[in-house]
Amino acid sequence: MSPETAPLDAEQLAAYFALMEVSTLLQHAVDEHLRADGDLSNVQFQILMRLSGAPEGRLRMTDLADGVVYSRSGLTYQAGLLEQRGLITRSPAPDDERSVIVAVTGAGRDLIAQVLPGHIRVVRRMLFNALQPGDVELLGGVLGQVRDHMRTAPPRSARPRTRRTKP
Amino acid sequence: MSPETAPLDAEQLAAYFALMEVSTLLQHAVDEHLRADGDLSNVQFQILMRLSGAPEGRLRMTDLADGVVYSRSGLTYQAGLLEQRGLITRSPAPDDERSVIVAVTGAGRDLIAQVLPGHIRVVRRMLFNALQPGDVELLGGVLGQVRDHMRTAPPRSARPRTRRTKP
DNA sequence: GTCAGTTGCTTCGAATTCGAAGCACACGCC
DNA sequence: GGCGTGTGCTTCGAATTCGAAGCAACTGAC
Repeated sequence: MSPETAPLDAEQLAAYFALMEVSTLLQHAVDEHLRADGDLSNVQFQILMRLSGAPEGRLRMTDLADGVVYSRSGLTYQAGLLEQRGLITRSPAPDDERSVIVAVTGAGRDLIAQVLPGHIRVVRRMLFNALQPGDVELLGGVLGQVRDHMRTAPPRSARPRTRRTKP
Repeated sequence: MSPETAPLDAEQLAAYFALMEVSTLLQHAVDEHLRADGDLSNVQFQILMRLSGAPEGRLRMTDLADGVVYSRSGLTYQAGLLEQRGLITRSPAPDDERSVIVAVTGAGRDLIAQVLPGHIRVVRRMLFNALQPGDVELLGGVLGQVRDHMRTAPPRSARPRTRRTKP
């Protein structure tokens, strides 16, 4: 049996399962609150947050999609919903006619400000209340490394397509 | 500002975001491989894994749904698919006429055995290759605590319903 | 220039997901 | 027993999700 496919030991399995379980439970709790508090889905919230944190509050569609780890077509759909509600705007990029620049509006920022306290409350209750002091830095450090490692792989937008050479 | 809604500090935010980002990226990578390797979705894989690990390879629908953190109706749908493919069986519980007992079949166990090596390879590459020795126990320990904390909250199946008192 | 291949986004169709509503059984309390 | 409430699962309808295919603009090689 190659070391690549050797079964994970008990510690590894436990860590892997705990990670997936925790994230799923947290996501559901957060989802529910966002829905009740500001009629936002988790993805919509993440989109607004990413935009809020970006310089000028604007990003290209593809970069946004890679950022929130979402399919491009899915992002088009969500962006459409958010635009209808006046929380973001879409406009063509000046330098590349194909690109679309997404930007948060004032209403978008207001909505974030409105739902953020409740969001934080949920995260605190679910996640941080279970952590000992010091665990936070630890968890953040380790997971940060993992994220950086994962992000070195090419993002979803860089998947090859167009195999039209065989008609 | 109450301490409940005080903004999360930088360490906390970093840890929270890293957690969600890592789990999403990992889930997508795993999903893709399971689909290619055994035509299974992530949920279907988890269902089969839970059943494989359960005594006698059987569980009640509700317990299974709570275990994999999934809606009941969603589980009914997925169970239907898995049953069609002969990977599980559904049968009424002997002691409670309402309950349905789900059980893995031999084919189900075979399929798990077939996709597990590839699954492990992905998890190892994405997650464990980025961890220093010792980080695994650490991560598992902390996340295990968090999971136990989250699991003390009532599961999805225990949500109140039936508000028929106001016709 | 121009032509083939690439990249950015949207449209499209199919599959999945969820909560609410529905159905049937179980369990109490009288 | 009989009735009201609770529980276990499925059905139903609506919303979301994804990849493939499509369209338009860009890029590089020649």
